Amino acid sequence: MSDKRLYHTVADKITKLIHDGAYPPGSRLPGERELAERFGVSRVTIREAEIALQALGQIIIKTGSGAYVLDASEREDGGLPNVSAFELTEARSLFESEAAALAARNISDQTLEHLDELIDTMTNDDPRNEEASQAADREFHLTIAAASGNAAVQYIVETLWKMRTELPAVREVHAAVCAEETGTDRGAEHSDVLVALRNRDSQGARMAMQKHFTRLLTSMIDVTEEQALEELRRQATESRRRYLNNAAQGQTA
Amino acid sequence: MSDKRLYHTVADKITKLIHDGAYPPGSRLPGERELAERFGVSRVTIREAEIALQALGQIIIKTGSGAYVLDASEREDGGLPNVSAFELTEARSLFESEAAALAARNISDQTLEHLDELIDTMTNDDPRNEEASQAADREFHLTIAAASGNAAVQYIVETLWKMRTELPAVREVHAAVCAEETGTDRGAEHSDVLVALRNRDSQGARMAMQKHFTRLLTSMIDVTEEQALEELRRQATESRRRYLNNAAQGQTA
DNA sequence: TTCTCTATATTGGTAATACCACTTCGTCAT
DNA sequence: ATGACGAAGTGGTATTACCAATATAGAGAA
Repeated sequence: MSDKRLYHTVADKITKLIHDGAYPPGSRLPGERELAERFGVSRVTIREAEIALQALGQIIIKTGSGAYVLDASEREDGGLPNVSAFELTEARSLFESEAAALAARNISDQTLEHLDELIDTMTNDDPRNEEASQAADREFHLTIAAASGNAAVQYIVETLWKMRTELPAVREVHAAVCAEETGTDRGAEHSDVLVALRNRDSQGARMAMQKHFTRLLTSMIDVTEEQALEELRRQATESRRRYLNNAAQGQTA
Repeated sequence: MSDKRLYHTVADKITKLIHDGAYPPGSRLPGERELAERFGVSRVTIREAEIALQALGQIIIKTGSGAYVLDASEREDGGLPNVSAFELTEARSLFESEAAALAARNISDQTLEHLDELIDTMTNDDPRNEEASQAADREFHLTIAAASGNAAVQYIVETLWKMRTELPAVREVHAAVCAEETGTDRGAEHSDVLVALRNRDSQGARMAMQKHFTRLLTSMIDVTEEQALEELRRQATESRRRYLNNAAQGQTA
């Protein structure tokens, strides 16, 4: 953290502010002079940070006017599209199943062993480090994609996982799902995939992977439904509190 | 050109110098002070330019050492991976077939009509504008992906097509294949896909799309083989010319 | 009142300078 | 030969000043 350049940390802070909603898309962020004072750095550093952000397509600097946050839609290439967690999971189900089917024909014993270890890491996870389990899950899927022996397939699977980790909406849903699920299911499903791969059973691998994603999809639907219910309940409570309160005050007035 | 910010024009100049080979990958470019004097700008401007280039992944700035040109391989940007035309076609076969299967369930009559028009454009192509045909081909595939109703699927298919048009190695092979193929085949294959979609035949759409790519793959193999043969012949001729010539000179000497 | 235009405040753009921390590399003592 | 050391060079940051583009309020015209 400390070996980074100052402008880099400033850029990160600004990015965080944007993501936290302090400066929504289209809004103008404070002038260079004000930001310089607020962050306790020189104006030059603020400029460097904003230039870096501009190069990354996050903001646009207008001379004499200010720096404005760009909407995700008006960001050029490289930007991931806005997809829902459901869409992503459906796409992964379609594509990663095919990747697994292809991998079943080409996978090496060494790779199979590696997958075995990854499943151990996933299932043996102390509840305290969900992080390691998550990383193992990721590597499991990417390893299978790589085992397909097709770089294009591998790249697509990587891109799909990138969506999962970088799109806020998707990440939210996954966090909710992970909180609910036991971890045993997930391990069993991954094991099924591994067994099929070990047997070089292309069709079996495809189906096992599909099953994995179908279960994930239904979990997501359940959780989302639960959340929607809770939101309704919350709103009802809020309404009750507010209107009954108003009514009570009306009586006393 | 001149209404841009100064650092931007400087960054362009540096980029041009790099592309011209003045500073090959791995080499160190002159210090900020020297560049400032050479371009007739302040050191701050040079820094801004280099920061922008760093954000774009073209160079890396090392404190106390200098700025170094990055090799294309070590750029971590969202750049496309190096895949062969075969890999790409295989991946498209797997993924776009699934996209078509999904689209068969959701596609609208209006979209079907649009696809029909696109096939007309493809088949009625005067040989003179291969370009329009190519564009129609692209839109055909992307429209089907969009008809899947899944933004993630659509994005992936777009990414795959991007590989086809932007990777030099892939483009080369495709150009060779296009020169060989009649155009009738291609039209018929696309029609088969359309028919299946019109019948809302998910399985049929998948198979038709697979067939399309399988044919493309075999064409590519044939062309590549032909090219390899030609290359062998050329080398043989070259060797003959050279060694026989040498032998002849040896005799006269 | 409403619109237009101008004066002015604000903001980003660039320059010049100074100093610091780090890297590099040659020197010198061991 | 090797290690420590230090000078020179390089990027990193701060400060100050001024310029140019923009925005905005207020004056003036309709």
